[in-house]
Amino acid sequence: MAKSNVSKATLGRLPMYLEYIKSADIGKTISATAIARALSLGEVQVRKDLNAVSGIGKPRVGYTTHELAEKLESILGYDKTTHAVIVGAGKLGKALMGYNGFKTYGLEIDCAFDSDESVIDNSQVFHVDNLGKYCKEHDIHIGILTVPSSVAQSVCDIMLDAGITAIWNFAPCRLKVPDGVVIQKENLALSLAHLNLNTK
Amino acid sequence: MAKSNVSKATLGRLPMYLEYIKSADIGKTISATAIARALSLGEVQVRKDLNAVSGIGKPRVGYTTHELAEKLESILGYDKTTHAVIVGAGKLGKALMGYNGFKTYGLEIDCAFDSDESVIDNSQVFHVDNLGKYCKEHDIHIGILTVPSSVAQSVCDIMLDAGITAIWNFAPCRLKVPDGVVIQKENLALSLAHLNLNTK
DNA sequence: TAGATTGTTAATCGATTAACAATC
DNA sequence: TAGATTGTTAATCGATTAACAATC
Repeated sequence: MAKSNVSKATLGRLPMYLEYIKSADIGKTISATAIARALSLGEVQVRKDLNAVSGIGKPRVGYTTHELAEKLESILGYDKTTHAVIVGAGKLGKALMGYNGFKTYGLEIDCAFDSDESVIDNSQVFHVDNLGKYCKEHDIHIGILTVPSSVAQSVCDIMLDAGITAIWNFAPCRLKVPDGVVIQKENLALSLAHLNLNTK
Repeated sequence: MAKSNVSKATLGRLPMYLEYIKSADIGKTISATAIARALSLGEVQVRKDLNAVSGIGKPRVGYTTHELAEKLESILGYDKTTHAVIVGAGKLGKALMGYNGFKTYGLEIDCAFDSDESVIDNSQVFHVDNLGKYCKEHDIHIGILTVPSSVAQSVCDIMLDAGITAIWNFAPCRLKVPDGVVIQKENLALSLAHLNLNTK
């Protein structure tokens, strides 16, 4: 990864830049100054960020829009598709499956798995017993965990067995996993609480 | 708000501390050292954080667990209930309505509003025409926007008219709002992309 | 008292911002 | 050439970490 000389803070801003330069139909070139203005950021910061990841800026001109977009997509890994599966086909799991905003980020959710026969349709939702086989056949390492907290750990263990090494956990609980497995906890309630706090 | 002397970084860690001291049934007192160990954080950091918000630590003893919990809840505003409404009763909106993890954070989602007659049941989902009346009667200022991007801005405008001053926006688009209105964008795809990047 | 734990002051680190030289 | 924009070097700021004094 070219991550080496790119700071965490910078990496976090790249998606914003990419979104902006892809959104408005900007001209052939775009300057850091213009991006900064549009996103209400410091122009030096934008310039430094773009320089750290690309080094393709030209004085007096700026950046070739499509070239910069490609560069950002490549660094962020949006140019290659990563497949993921959902475990837990409840309301949230289904909502995520129906969401089609993932492909912009090079992500694709293949299907979901559950143990409840009533939600299994064998086209999009399969029995969790088939999880290991599916992940191995399709070389899948990312799993989205949308089951109740009460069963989260045991389902997590099943996912680990299936070869999942990165879990996006929506259950409000801490998961025990071996070293090398990445857990990213998604706490929607906390996000709303954060908004609430910001209004005070 | 006692926010004054509490840094942003500290504020962001408080929920973790609170969750931990409420989770395990810890004894009557708890030390910053123990919290740091449990959460894999620096012990000085935890001590400094707790000191910034409470000043109730006792050398050799630590913190009275329930006292610390109360303090954290009060600073984070979890001790008072804030009501919110959802606009857009699609899959995601319904999933959020059914999620019962909000109350831990002093949040309650009252009901949802939509313009699609087929999802209106007049008990949990009402017609969006009633949004303004409901928000005024119940003094609601937080709205959760779960509609498609194509109509997000126009629905946002309706919410502003209804007296909403803070919007949790799930639509992948930028909203134009007057000064004083807080927008918090929730980009689930970006979160998954972030996890994906972290595994590389 | 001795020891564990707190709170504070100083040092370090990382990120942002400011100043400026380089260049198309 | 002049001017806009880049990239770089130095200064500032905020947060983390280290060292240590205070205290139950």
